[in-house]
Amino acid sequence: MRGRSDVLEPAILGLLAESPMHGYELRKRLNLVLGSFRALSYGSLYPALKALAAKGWIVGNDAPVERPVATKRARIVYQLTGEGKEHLQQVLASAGPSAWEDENFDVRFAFFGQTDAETRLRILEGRRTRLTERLETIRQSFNRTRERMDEYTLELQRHGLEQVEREVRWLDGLIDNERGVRRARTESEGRPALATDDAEGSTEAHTEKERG
Amino acid sequence: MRGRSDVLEPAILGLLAESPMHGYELRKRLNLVLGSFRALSYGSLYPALKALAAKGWIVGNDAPVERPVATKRARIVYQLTGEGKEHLQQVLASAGPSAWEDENFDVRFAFFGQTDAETRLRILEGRRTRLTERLETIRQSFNRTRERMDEYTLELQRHGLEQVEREVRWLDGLIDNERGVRRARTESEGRPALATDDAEGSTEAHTEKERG
DNA sequence: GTTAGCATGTAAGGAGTTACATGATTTT
DNA sequence: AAAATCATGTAACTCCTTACATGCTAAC
Repeated sequence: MRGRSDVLEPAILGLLAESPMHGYELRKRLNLVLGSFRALSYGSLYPALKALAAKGWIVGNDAPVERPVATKRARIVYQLTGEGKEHLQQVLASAGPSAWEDENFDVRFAFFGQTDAETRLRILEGRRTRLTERLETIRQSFNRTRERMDEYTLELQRHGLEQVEREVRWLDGLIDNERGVRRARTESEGRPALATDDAEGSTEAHTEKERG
Repeated sequence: MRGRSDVLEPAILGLLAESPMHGYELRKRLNLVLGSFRALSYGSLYPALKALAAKGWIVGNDAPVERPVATKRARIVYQLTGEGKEHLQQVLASAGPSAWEDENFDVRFAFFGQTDAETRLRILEGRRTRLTERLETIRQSFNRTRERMDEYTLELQRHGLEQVEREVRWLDGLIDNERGVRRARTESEGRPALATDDAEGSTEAHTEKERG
C-alpha cells in the first residue's frame, strides 16, 4: 500500500479540468505547476496519459477542437471524462498528510482554485505544522553539531534553516488570507482573495531589477 | 553515458574524509549534507556502502576505534582508502555543470572546506548562471501566461520566482566573499572566511543590505 | 518484560530520466 | 535546403523508497 506521491496524475487531471489539451502543450503547463520548475520528460508524460486513459479518467481526440491553422501532426487532444472529473474532485477534497508533503503540496496548491475553502485551510495548516516540525529537527541538530562543523556546512545549514523559516512565514500570510476571506464571506459577502497586500516578506523584492 | 547525479557517493566519501564512521551514524550526518533535509533510507545507504567498498574506495572495520561503553552490535566502521581519498579529491576538483545542478550543488558546497578556492568560485559562478537562466525562463512564461492563470497558480509562480531570486542573492554574497578572501590572501596573508556580515539570521534578523 | 533506540541488511517496486526513434511543419 | 520547433512514442535503466527481516542493548 501507499503507492506514494504520484504527483503527475493529479497535475494532469487538474490541468485538463481547466481546458482540454494535447500532450506537448500539457508538458509546458506542467512545468509551472509541478514543484521547482523541473522540466518533465516526454518519457514520463506520454505513458502517464495512456495510463489515465486506460483508467477511464481521460479520453483522447473525442472532441474535434477548433484548429486555427493547418493541423500539424497527429495531435491527440485529451479531456476529462465524467469519471475523471469525479475522481479529481475526490482527490482535491482530500486533506491528508499526503497533501502537504513536499512532493505534493505545490500541485495541490496550484489547484486551490478548484478546491473548497475548508480543505484549502486544512492543507495550509498541515503544511505549516510539517514545516515547523522540520524546523525543530534542523535547529536541534544544528545546535548539537555546530561546534564540530566547518564553516561551509554550517552556512549550508543556516541557509536551509532560513529558507524553511521563510516558507513558514509565506504560509502564515496565506492562512491569514484564507481566514480573512472566510470571515468576510460569513459576515458580509465579500472580497475576492489573496495577495491584497503582498503578504509581507517580499517588500520591494520581486520583479523590478531590469524591466522599465 | 551520463550515469547522472549519484549524489550519495560523493556525500559518503566526503563525510568519511572528515572522520571514519559506521552506517547508522553516517545516515544522520548525511541528512544535513544532502539537499533539503530529506531522511535517507537505510535501503539506499547500506547497498551504497557495499558498492563503495567493492570499488576499493572505502574499507570497513580495519581500524578498531575506541569504544566508550560496551560495544553494542556489529557496527562496521568505514574509512577511506588511499584510492578513495584520491578519487574524492578528483571529484571535488571538478567544476563542470554537474557540480552546479540542483541535485549536486548542496553536496559539493558542503565539502567546500576540502575544495580549492578556484574550484569553489567556478562552481558558485556556474550555479549563479544556471539560476539566472532559470529566472529568465520563469519570468517569460510568467508574463506570457499571467492573464490566463488563476490567482493560486499565479501566487505559486510568484513565490517560486522570489525563492530563486533570493538564492541568487545568497550566491552573490558567497561569491563576493570568495573573491574577498582570495584578494586578501594575495595581498596580505589573511582572514578566515565567510559570513562576515549577517551570519546568524534565525529569527527575522538578516537581509536587506542593498549592495551595489 | 516490554518498549524504544541502536545497528545492519535484502527484495521488490515506484517514479522518473535518458537515449533512441519517427515524422510533420515553420522559420531562416 | 537546412535548422528549429512541434508532436508522439518506446526501452532500458537509475536512484531511491517501502516493507520486510534480524538482533542487540538501554531504559521504564
